[in-house]
Amino acid sequence: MSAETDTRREVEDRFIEVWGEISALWGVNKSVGRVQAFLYLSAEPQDIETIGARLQISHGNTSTSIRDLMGWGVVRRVHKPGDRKQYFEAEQDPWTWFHTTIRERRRREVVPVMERLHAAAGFAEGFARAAKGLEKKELHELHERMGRFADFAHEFVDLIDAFLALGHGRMAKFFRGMARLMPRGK
Amino acid sequence: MSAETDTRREVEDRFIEVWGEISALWGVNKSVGRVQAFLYLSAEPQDIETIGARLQISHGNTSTSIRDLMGWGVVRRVHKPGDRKQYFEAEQDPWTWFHTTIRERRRREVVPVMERLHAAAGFAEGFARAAKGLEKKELHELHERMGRFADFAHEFVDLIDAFLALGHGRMAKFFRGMARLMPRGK
DNA sequence: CCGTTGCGTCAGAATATTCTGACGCAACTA
DNA sequence: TAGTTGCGTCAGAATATTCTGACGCAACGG
Repeated sequence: MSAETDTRREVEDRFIEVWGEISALWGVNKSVGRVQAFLYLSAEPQDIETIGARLQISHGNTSTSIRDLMGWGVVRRVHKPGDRKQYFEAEQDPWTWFHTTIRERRRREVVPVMERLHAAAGFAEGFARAAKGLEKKELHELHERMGRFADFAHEFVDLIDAFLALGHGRMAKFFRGMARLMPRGK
Repeated sequence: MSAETDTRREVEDRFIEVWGEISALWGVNKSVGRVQAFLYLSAEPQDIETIGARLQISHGNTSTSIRDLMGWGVVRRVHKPGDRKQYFEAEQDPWTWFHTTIRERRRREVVPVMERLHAAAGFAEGFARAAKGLEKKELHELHERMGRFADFAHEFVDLIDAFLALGHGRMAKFFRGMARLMPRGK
């Protein structure tokens, strides 16, 4: 193995490990993140055995991680004609990947949560109306706080939707301009 | 205990549990999220014993969760004159809380990760320059991919900075307008 | 000073998550 | 048809995270 191949491996490893750690930080399994990183760095689609051998993880773990990544829509299956093996490739544009991930998290996490918050707030409102005296005041305050949070959640979803609706090109340009005009948050 | 008090408890519980689950989803400990939610809903600052009793968690867990929340800057210690107990209150404005959290995650997670990515990309670049022939081509491609990702990471930080620099009021207004003009991401 | 209360810390227990490897089926080949 | 390869699945093992409760110190009161 040449010095250059060793170097390539070392550089890849750094990227893969960093990406694995970020993934864990954001609630995504570390192996899943490492598989995605490796596929991102690979010029060619890779098969499960190669991926597992490269990342030192079991065949089962590799297979499950790939399934997750396809569920998130950031990894695709590739068939090579005359080859029974399955090959996988990662989305190559980071912004596209990010966009897809946000859309999926919106669908899976944000929307269901908002529905539950609204249900609870509505529940509180109903009782606040019905209650009397001191307890009415308490329930009213509770309802007010929950309503404030529900408003925030609603605006938050609008923010996500705006991000999803704008192409990342325009979005990035807009933000880059903004960031230059404003003092940085330290 | 009156029917209204029971109701209040049930409404609070729903909110607290939802918030605990979101927290876990975003890499924040569930107990930490529940404590924050309870403090957010409480009109008055609360002491550790009360919090633990309400959420059915141990004194140690409560204390540690409070420490975390203060580290994130979203919970404050409150002294009551003539009382040796410590009371705690949560940030009451959700946007302020969100802003603070983003700033902190930027500092703790995003910036260190970017530094490591840049280091790895620079490393790759150096070797790409030095290598010859076929291996030079491979290292060059690797460097190109890593550079593409580093660019994305840089724009991502700009996006965060723009968010932090704009007051949430203007930001929300801008996005609300945007969301109305654009088709929704489903 | 001695007893009490408040609470931060942390070792070890409890729990949750992740990972491995064996199983089984499908697709192919001899 | 028997043998081989590829790979999805999932029970149980391995690992990581979270939680509890005991300890210790500080602040106070009698």
